[in-house]
Amino acid sequence: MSVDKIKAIYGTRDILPAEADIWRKIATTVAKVADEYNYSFISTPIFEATELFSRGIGETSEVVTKEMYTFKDQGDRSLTLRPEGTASVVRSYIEHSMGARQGLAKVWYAGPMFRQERPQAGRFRQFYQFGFEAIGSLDPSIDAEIIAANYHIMELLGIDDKKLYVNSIGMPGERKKHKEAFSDFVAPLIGKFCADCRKRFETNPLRMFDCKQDACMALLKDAPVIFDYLSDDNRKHFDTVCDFLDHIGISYELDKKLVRGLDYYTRTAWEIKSDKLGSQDAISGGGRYDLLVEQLGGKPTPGIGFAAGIERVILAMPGKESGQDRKDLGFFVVIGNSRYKKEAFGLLTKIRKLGFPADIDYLGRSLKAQMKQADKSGFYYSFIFAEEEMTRGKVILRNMVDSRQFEIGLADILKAGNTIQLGELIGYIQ
RNA sequence: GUGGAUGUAGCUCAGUCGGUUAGAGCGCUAGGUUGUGGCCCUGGAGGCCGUGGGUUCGAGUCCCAUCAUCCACCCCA
Repeated sequence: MSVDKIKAIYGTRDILPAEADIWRKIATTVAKVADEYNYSFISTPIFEATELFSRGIGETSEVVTKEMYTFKDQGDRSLTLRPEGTASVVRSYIEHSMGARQGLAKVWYAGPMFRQERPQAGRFRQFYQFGFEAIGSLDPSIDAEIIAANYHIMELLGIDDKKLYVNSIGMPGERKKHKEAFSDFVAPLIGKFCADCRKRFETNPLRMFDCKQDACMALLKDAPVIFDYLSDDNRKHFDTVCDFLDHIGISYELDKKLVRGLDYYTRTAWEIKSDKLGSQDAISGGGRYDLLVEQLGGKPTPGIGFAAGIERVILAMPGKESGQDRKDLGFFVVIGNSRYKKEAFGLLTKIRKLGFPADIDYLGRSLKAQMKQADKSGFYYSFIFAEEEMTRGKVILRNMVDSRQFEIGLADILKAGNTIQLGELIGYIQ
């Protein structure tokens, strides 16, 4: 009887054991940098009231209008799988009065996000992000700190072709003035733009800067940019951020045409890009959101943060195929005759209790097959329960890298009380 | 939502002008060479040829539909 196979949903994927090393490396690197910069881990639910995102990200943004996974629960409430992390963190910040408790809240998170987009290279419907948020300070040096953390992580992950672009997109008042000037500039030329740009002109004119058509870019070459409409204070804020970045040796490029997709961003904005990704070249992006806390019902509080797409980071990382024959310190227990299974199992457990990785065959395979398995397990040693040696109460300890082996008393190993004693027993074969 | 490409073993792919038992390499597995892995040799398992329909004496191969995947656009990490 044949039954239809159930497959993973369009745009979702399994992260298989073969990828485990790289995911673990990213997780430990992010956690390490978070420690160094003193950001604490926070985890929020992956679904929230729909209103959190519509109000936070912006009713008109593309993400909210057509990409959210929204559903009703049994109480007829509208819920949404989170499309990004910042809104949830800010909600949590307000709900738990983090501002009153500690003044400045510095947190980081990691987990799956959901957007109903058409999948392609570096884009999925369920994808993973990690992000940092600092809520409560308008000091330009916190901008520099969080950009530095973002950059530092990419550096540790070996992304050598990364490029950091920074800009300031000002506050709503400045944006309004700029938008008028921009519209005055574009209006007489509008017929010459591509269809998409003409549509953007109606909905979100600034996004015209993101157009990939050379013709449109040429037309916009001398168009007014927000950067030139910044107030003195915001201009000074941005200059100070740049000054601090210079001082700590982080290289960046000012991109006055950089705009961000989510509506809550204000003032400082940045992206990190890699050439390895093809069309979806942004691996990380962030900015200030100085009005978001207030918009979500908290006291007026400035905030800043970034998020990075883990799948995209992986695409940008070097040497994904390598690292096959690395041996971990660990033991594979080989059984030469099934009558020793019980003793072998006891030794296995002992090794594990001493803190070493160890494994054994569970498929009843031949000695030769077990040796093969021991080889592929990546462990440094194998213990072999061989006939002749066992009659003398000895097992063979074999170094799987240089093939040297010697006998060792089973009772001696079982007596070892800690890793040091075990280490001494096996020490001279290393 | 729009456009283009591709679906054959666990993976990467052959498969002639439509022709009868569907192939390779890798991987998996049993064994040989040494009571003991890697190199080498021999055997074995594993395929609704994405799915449904059509043309034909005959379809993995041609046509249509459908589903899925990939790439690009929109948008974003």
